[in-house]
Amino acid sequence: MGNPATLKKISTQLNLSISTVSRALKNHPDISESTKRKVKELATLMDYEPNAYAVNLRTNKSKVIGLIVPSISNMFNDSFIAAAEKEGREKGYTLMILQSGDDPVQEAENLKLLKQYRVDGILISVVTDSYAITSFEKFSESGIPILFFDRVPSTIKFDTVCMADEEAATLAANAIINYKKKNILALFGNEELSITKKRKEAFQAVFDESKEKIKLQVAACKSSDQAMRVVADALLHNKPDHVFCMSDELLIGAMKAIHQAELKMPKQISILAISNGFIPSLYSPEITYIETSGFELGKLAMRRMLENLENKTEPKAIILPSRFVEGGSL
Amino acid sequence: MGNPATLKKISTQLNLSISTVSRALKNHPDISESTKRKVKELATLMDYEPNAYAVNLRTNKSKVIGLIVPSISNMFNDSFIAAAEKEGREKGYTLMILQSGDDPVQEAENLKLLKQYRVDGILISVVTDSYAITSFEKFSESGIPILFFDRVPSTIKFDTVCMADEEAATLAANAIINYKKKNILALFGNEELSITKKRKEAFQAVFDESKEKIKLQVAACKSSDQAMRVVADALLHNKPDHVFCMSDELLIGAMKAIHQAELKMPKQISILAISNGFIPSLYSPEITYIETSGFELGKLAMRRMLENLENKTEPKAIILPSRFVEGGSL
DNA sequence: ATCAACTTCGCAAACATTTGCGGAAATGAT
DNA sequence: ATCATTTCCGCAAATGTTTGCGAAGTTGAT
Repeated sequence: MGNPATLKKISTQLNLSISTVSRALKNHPDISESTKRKVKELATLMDYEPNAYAVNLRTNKSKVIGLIVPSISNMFNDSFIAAAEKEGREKGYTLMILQSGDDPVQEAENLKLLKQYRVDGILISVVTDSYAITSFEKFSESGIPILFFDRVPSTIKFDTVCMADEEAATLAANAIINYKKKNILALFGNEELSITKKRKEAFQAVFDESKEKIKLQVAACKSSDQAMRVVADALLHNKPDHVFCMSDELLIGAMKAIHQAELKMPKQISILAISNGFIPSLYSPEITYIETSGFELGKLAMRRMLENLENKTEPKAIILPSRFVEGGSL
Repeated sequence: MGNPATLKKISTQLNLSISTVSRALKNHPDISESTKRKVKELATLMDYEPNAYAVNLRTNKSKVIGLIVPSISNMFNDSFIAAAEKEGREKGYTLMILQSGDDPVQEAENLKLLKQYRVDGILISVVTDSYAITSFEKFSESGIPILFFDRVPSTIKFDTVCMADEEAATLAANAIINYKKKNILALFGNEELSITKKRKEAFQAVFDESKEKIKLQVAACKSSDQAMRVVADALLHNKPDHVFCMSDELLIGAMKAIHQAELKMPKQISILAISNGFIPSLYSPEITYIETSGFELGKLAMRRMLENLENKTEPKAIILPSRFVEGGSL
């Protein structure tokens, strides 16, 4: 007891060589059926499990994919992780998950660690998409493929998988116009993130091109609380008939203000959000939203990575289309 | 390029032996300062990172903790994971996370996989706490310590870390009585889980002992939707003045029904839940709750595991005390 | 009896690292 | 000059596994 079984222990007990035991367990044709049987029996009896470290050392493949996210506890990331884990597992890969906590230094350390573990590939959502990617370029020269997801640097040197940010915003804007909304309050997040810029520009572009006479007020909110205050204030003054939220965080704040004002959806005020769908389902009526599914993204990202592991291809930018999900708030 | 640097590559370039290089990088006193310098320079130049697999094979320590949860994408688990990752990382441990998807077979496979990777320890929340733990006992004989968290089997043979389920329920019941509620609807979850039983019994016990004349209606709900229907129905008929929810899931359903009935909190109806606090913060006023923090639990669990790794101690059952968090719904 | 062919298995190297031990060179003391 | 000590480094084994190659042993044909 204590130390786990090894090929050697099995081999000495059976008076066989290590190589024979190894081959027997792998159904190598060179080994006779009778010894295969004996070996396998003893192996299961001894609860033998191959030492992954020895295997990886020998084969130079770890069957582990590294995953770096700013934070695990975030509705988007966790569904991404869940999907990636599931997708990878089906092909025999496991996940090593690291948090960078919005700290570039920690992020760099994470990369080092994953390199030490000789992971076969890395999935990463960077802490900020504005800084230099030379460190990643240098890193990828070491032979470990990197795939960026969600928050991606703007370069074509790497595989990227992200949401159709512009498309989602355009979809949202068109829906709002179709529903004949005339006085709109649109909430956007941290303006330093490229995702915010993209969504905002696409959103506004639709209204700029529209012939309709529509009043559009755009607000940048850095937190849920700020969104609540902005909406509460707007409700008192310019009385919008529609509020658009580009993220769950903002939606939460907006809904608090709306509840406090005791407004009824969708009659007195209508809502549209960009979300993965969980938060919208908490309200009654449920919030209509443009879906950006972390789950789908995780599936796609892992799939792409595995594809690349099998036969290296050119870097590709994959964009996950978004779709309109009817709630009762619009 | 391509293959990562190794001790051998460094050693041949410098006309040194592998062992000297290895020692130089570790600041071994036997090595002169001048060669240390040379070695370190070349090492950083070549982006040398030790091969974790070779190290682990040699040292028989993996510095990896395995984590098995039914599902990652769940508000409780993800904060648990985040905390455990952080806590472990500070001591040089990383996490290998696996999902069992509420499937005992998958759970068994996960254990196998973690054994293959020779993880130093395993943190697990079992899919159901009612089945045999003999498999775990057998497994732990292989030398890998197991710690159960949240959903724990009832045995004293293992370390366990879980919420103070009875205490939380007792706390809740006493608070409700103190607030002079007289007609209470209490929602509990899946009755097959021991956590449900414990909470329910402790909750009811308080009312049984109470001298007050209180009407208590207890309902078992298997889903958020069912909770919504139960509450909606109760609101029409026995008109409770208070709703207690033992989980976030039930709270979500209850709140939908309450919103639809357009009741005001806490005047027309009051709410108390057991939660980690996220969902309660979404409403306005925020829901008062008894906190059961996944984050705290993760920290505790990982800390206990590392403690045990340093010097093996007797199995211990750790219980995380719960606390009352004032919202505005009671 | 000879040789070929096939079946079944073992030897040994390789993967990258750690570490006990021993050895050469340099220094110092006598 | 001799010996002891110190400084610095290399040899080699060990971790558990995979795999090319070769070597017995068996079988069958001639």
